[in-house]
Amino acid sequence: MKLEILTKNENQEIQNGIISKIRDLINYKNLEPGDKLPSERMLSEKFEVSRTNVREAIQKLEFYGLLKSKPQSGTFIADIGQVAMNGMIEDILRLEDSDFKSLVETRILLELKTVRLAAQRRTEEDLIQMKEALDAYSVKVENGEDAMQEDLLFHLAIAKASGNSTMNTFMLIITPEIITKFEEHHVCDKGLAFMGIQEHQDIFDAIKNQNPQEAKAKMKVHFKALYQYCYNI
Amino acid sequence: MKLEILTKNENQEIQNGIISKIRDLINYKNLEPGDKLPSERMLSEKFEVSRTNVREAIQKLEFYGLLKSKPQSGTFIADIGQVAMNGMIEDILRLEDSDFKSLVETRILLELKTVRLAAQRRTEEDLIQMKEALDAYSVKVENGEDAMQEDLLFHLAIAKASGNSTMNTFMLIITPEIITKFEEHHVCDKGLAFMGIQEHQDIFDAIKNQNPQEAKAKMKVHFKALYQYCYNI
DNA sequence: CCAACGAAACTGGTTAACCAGATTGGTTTG
DNA sequence: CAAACCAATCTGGTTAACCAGTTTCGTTGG
Repeated sequence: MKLEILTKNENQEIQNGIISKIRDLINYKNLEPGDKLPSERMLSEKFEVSRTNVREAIQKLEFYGLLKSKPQSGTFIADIGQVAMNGMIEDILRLEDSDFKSLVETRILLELKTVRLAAQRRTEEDLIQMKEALDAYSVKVENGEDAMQEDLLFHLAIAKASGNSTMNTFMLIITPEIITKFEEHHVCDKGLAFMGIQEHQDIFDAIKNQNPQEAKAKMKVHFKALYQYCYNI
Repeated sequence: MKLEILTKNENQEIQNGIISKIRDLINYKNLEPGDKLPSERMLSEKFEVSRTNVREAIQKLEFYGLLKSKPQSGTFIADIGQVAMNGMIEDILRLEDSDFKSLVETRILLELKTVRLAAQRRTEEDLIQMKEALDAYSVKVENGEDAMQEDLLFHLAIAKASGNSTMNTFMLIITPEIITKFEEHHVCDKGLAFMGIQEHQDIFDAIKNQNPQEAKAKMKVHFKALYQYCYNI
């Protein structure tokens, strides 16, 4: 068999190709929710790709909740209906990578909500963890060191305290991208860092006092510079 | 070698075990951003697990942006710093599955934003696609059929029109879960579906007229029943 | 004639062998 | 002595063979 080394991009393209072929198969064979997909071996033969590629494509669709693999049994179509299946696959195929503006916009949206929820729902344990992150940030800044990591860990602690597992997951997904993009764009600034200590403290106090409005207001202040930067790209 | 069939849950546990061992290794060996991780073979031997398990764990950390694999070269630690790395891995290990309330809460938050952005940024092409989804929904409802899929596809069309790729992705992630959970909880209701036609039309008109405030207000109306349901679980 | 049984085929998951590009360290050459 | 080179080695990626439940369907016994 001919062998080639593919770049990540090319690999993604053939994966998307498999996904669209799976969609066509579902439509053509009129497979309904709960039905079994042809076996991985059969698909790899029919599509003329390796079984590994088929497995990766299936795993991607499984991640989005469209398929469900059962060991020693088969891969099954989720109970979301044919129309939704087609629409979702279409969207997944057209999905593009997140740009910086989208990331920041989403982060601000999420955090203005998580901070309110945290003020309502935080436990004593949450407070302890936020305080730890807060102190770690202060120490770094006062030593004149870069504290972006500690900064974001404080924000992640808030997300955890929000008690909303979905938003917590989403914050985890975007945080590393935010960090790397920040470093690329040189968003961090020593002067802002010192202001950040007080701003973090204000947010923490509002959460501790279980005051959602105050917490959101203080977070808005904290995001002011970032907000303007985001909309001036 | 001894072989056992593991449930998905057990499999996830050993994967989390590998992830925490990788974290320990990074700390113990004092690996810094950009450094190369030991090879997959070495890790599988040291941790006494299969190389496949190691690869899966690495892929998971790669999904969260903490590692980066380069073909024929090695796996490298992302440029996010040791502190952030530790905190993130800790959070990922403790991450729990999304509950229904979190999902709905997040959906409402996202959609109240995407609908505003869509009103600001929608293109003519976006309008056409939203109109298609809208009509498909109306037809189904007027025929007395279940139209939850068409309902959600209309909302996904709005997310696409928002021009924010991150929020679009997040909507795609939660939608299938929402559908299945809705069916479990029997949230859908024929009476509400007829009201939904007008509500969808109102949202569409506001987006078409590029009126963000109106769009958000109409979306809030549309979510009213869902909102109450969510907070009464 | 039908239900109960069982072996063979089929399933997704797992393992081990293999591929070719990247890396490395010692040798050679200017 | 330094730079260029080359082969041995190491890397993540890929393939094929294997594992053990699950399913299927023909057979058998009542």
